[in-house]
Amino acid sequence: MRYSIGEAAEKIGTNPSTLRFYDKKGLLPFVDRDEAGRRKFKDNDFNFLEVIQCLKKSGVPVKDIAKFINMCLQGDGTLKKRYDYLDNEEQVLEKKVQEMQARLDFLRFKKWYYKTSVEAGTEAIHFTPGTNFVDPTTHDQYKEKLRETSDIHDLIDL
Amino acid sequence: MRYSIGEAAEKIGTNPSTLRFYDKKGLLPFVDRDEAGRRKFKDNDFNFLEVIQCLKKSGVPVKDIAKFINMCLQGDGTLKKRYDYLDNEEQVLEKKVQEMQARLDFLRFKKWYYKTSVEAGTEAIHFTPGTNFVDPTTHDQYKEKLRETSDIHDLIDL
DNA sequence: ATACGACTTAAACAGAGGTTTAAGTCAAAT
DNA sequence: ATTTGACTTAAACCTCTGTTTAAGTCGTAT
Repeated sequence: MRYSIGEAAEKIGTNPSTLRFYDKKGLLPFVDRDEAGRRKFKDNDFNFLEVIQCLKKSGVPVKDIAKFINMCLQGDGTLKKRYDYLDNEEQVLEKKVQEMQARLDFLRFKKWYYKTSVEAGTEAIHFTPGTNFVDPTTHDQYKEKLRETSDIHDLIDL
Repeated sequence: MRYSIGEAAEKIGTNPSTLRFYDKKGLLPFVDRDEAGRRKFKDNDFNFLEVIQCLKKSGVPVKDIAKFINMCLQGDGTLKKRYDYLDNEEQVLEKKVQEMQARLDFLRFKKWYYKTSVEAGTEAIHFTPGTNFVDPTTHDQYKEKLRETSDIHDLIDL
């Protein structure tokens, strides 16, 4: 099967302009053209597009993706380099997931802060008495509550 | 304690220009000034900065963070809105973590693809015989291997 | 008193990642 | 035969998120 740029774009959930932009940036050197110069995507090309979208959504800059794609077109001599590249990318992504989890934990602490404030009718329950500033021990208080609680949603959901 | 913009920036691991940029965009309306017009950060301000950095790293646009910060300065009337905002942000982040996990799974499949290719000395082991195109059943073959394996690293690490 | 370093602003600049526009080509349907 | 819709390119444009620059102010150390 051969697909036009419009069909290819729809198949992967993007638009033709984006594919042309990627092509210009060197991400699609494997795409064939017909007699009139129009891009014709073949089934195998979607394996590349899948990798491109994975890397792009993982935060890899277009330039760096181009380097990987070009390694792919250089044959078996670059197999180890391609493996190492993906191995490194795996580590980067694992770290990002961990950072996301830490952010989620912080967001949940803030949910607890606002849940308890809503229940009290005022944020002042978390202030150092006589001020409008948050008691510095608030986060520790939350951690203590969290230790005592089996289901975090009992603690943070309204 | 009162901190200059330079001290505040260092404390949170950014630089003064970024803090001025955030201020201009309405993220730091709570920061005081001294007699000479210089920003003076107080301890309580770092609670806001922590939230700002969390949301920013979670992918929330500066404009939207400004809206949240301004809700914070409008007093107890916006407590429920602030809770709902964070609750929604929690869901968004949870989804992003799941998407990251799916990407990690895909990256590991590709590691397996290259590990086996490196071991074979050629990518051709994954091609449909007589072509340079990847066998469409390759991903399914990997999933089957994965089912048979207790430790994924046996499968994908060189 | 003067020089230094850190601050102030507004405005220009930069880079990433597209999107839109203008001008044109082509194949198929009317 | 001409119109329609999808394609082509180069170039302009856009948004977001800062960073850099220029011109100036201020407090402190020498």
